[in-house]
Amino acid sequence: MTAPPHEARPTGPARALPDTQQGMRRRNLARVMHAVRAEGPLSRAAVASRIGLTRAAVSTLVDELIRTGLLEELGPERPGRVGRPGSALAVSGRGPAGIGAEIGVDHLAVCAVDLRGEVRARAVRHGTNRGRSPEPVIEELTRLLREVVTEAEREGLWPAGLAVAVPGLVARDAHTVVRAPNLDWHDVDLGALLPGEFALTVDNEANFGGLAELWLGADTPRDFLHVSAEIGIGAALVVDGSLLRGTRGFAGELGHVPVHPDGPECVCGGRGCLEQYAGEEAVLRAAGLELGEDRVGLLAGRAADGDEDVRRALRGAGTALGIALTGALNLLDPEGVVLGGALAGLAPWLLPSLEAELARRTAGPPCPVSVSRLGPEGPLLGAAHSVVRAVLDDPAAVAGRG
Amino acid sequence: MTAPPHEARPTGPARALPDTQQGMRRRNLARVMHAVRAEGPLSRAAVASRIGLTRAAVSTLVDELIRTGLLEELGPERPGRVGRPGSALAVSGRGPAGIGAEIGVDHLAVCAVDLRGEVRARAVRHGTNRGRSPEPVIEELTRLLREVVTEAEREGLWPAGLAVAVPGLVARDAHTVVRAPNLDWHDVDLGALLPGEFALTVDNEANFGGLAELWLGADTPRDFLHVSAEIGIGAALVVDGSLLRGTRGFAGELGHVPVHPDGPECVCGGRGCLEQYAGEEAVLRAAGLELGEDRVGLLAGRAADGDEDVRRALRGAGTALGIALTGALNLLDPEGVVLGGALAGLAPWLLPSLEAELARRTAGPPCPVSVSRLGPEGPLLGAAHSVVRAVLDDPAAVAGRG
DNA sequence: ACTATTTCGTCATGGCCGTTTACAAATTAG
DNA sequence: CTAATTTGTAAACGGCCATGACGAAATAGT
Repeated sequence: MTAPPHEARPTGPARALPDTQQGMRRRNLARVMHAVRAEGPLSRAAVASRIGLTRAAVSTLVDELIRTGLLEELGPERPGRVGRPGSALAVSGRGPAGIGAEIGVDHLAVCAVDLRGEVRARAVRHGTNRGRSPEPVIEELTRLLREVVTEAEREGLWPAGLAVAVPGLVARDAHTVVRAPNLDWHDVDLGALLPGEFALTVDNEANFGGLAELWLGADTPRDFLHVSAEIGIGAALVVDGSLLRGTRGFAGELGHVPVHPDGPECVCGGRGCLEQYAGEEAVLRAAGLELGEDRVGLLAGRAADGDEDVRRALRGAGTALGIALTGALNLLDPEGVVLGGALAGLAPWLLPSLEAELARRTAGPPCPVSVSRLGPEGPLLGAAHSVVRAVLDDPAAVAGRG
Repeated sequence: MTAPPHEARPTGPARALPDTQQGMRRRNLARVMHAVRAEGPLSRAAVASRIGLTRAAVSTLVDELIRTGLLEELGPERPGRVGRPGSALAVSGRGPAGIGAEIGVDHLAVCAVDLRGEVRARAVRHGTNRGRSPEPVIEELTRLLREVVTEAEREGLWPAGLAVAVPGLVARDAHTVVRAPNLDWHDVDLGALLPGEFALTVDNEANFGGLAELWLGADTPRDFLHVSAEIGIGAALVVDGSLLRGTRGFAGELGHVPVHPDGPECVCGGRGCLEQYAGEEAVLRAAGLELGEDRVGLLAGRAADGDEDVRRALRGAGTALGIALTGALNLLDPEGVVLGGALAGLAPWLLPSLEAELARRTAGPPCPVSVSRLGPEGPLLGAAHSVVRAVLDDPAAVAGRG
């Protein structure tokens, strides 16, 4: 009943479980976990009314979840209301943890998140990875990983899986980095390089950022576009609460949507792609700056200081983003757009021209554009939480491991 | 247990059913129906091995389906192999039927499809509906509807629901035509105008066309874009075997993806939308022709005759389509693109420039573009089949009606 | 203070549903 | 003509949730 070392990507609460009585039980265990996680400490009776089962049924489900260490009994609730007080249940702060990792262009990071959603351990290393070959980078990441895991284990947690965010395209097998231009990696199978003891999931940083927004954002809708950028511009397409990945796993390549079809050539083979107008390199060039270390910080700083060249460059990028997003919105009709990653930090100077462009091209009220409050933390948190979600979505799969 | 008069749109076999033992049974009934429908006459034992249940369980499921008239026992199979021959089961050719209807710009059509997928009755009326007000059109449609239903009833069928394809945007309530520019309809609630005795679903003709392609196409993948055009250009986005509809139900508006952001103004408020280059009106204008009755036929005829103006106009439309599709493909990463509706008839003159444009803008192998073999029949068939699918997806919901 | 009322958690019982096991029926292989 | 194989059904079984009853623990009312 333990997960295979390389399990399929979780796709959300409605994840396919066999249509047998055991499957039904497993889905009901998941519903209990989700109810307790989402609505704080809850009594068995409260859970029962939330998920539509009887108190008796919930009792046995909860027993099982407590036995396997996924739920904790906090003890009697403060009365306040008439009747016997319930016994508060909470998601366990010990037990399985989701390990998230991020391979950024300028840093490596690992963190451990418990079932409650709290970050319990983390490790970061700054320094560029541009052009480094995969092996030493993964070796370094593995060291951080070991640190975080031992730290987590000291706190009574055990790793339920590892999810890695990378700045590039990932095949649908969820192990192989097909292309990461900023690292200059091609067809790197992380499953072969990382320690085999963890159930591994690899995905695009934009995707994990979008999931973080979905799960952690204040009032993020279930249908939105999460746009993020390092050098490339990627979008996570969240449709009805789950990611749209495409047949090959390459969906969301907003950066290569044609904006001016006769514009400059792009590495992708096309012409006038969004990346040629709103990519980091293009913006830096338009602003008359050089490629350096902390490029986003540099742009934000200059813009804040009133540098008109930088502001003009960012306005131009916003306009181009607006054109590309108009196309995306017409195709997908989402409830909103969220700017994340590097774009979040530059939002003050991008948003006005972006929103103007959207308004200009839309009849009726334009699609609301908001800024992620997770900022650069998004992908890492999304990765760790994706493991946590997988546990919540099928608690029975991890039972008997801790 | 009968469906409410205005039921929610079916979303596919995995449609939400309560997670109780009854729900499990209902899902298993559906799995039996789908297995028998998809793989021709099948014995109980064959069904059992296909869907992973035991012969005993399948026996009771089949009994129930035969009692309610959804399955038929054809009698003993030709032996050929060792062992007792099974008793062949087939989907019933009597019982529930899906009624599909289409409100086209130039015609009205209604048909009845049985559970086997065969068209058992149909009625068509030619003549433009452009600018006619909804009431008389619906009145006329209702007459066709009554004809088809009585014809179907003569053959032992009863209508399980009505699905209507319209050339415009439909709200997510699946009753209201928000905007149909070619008819000049706005906010028309078909639920109020059509007879209330049928469970009603209304959707965009592009969407139904895409579903028809998914269900009836020879080897159509589960992930594709189905592009169709009358005057507007719409796309059905089929993702993992189900339609992407968007929050408001407006997804797939390919016609308003910006192609040349500084191009001519469009009714949508934008500039340089695809419709300005590949819409019927734009193509006719580019070819130096007038708007008449059978516009597609006219274009196809002239192009076939070698009219260079028309051919040039169509090449231009193909190029514009290629630019807009490049954006869509980068966002959605589908397995293929299918040209349907009016575009299917013009494909010979659109495809070369369209594919050239895709190839020019894509690194690696370009996304395969194919032409629907359903042609103008697609939306009508898709509508009728959507009702049939709803029955197959939850056979218990219709039990006890016929 | 004491009782009635309300709510919680649990237990025994029952019904639903697929599985297991066994068996008769119908065919082929030898 | 017998052995082997496969099909369909029936009976017993086990898992799972619902029902109904009960004790426990709180409040509300007198």
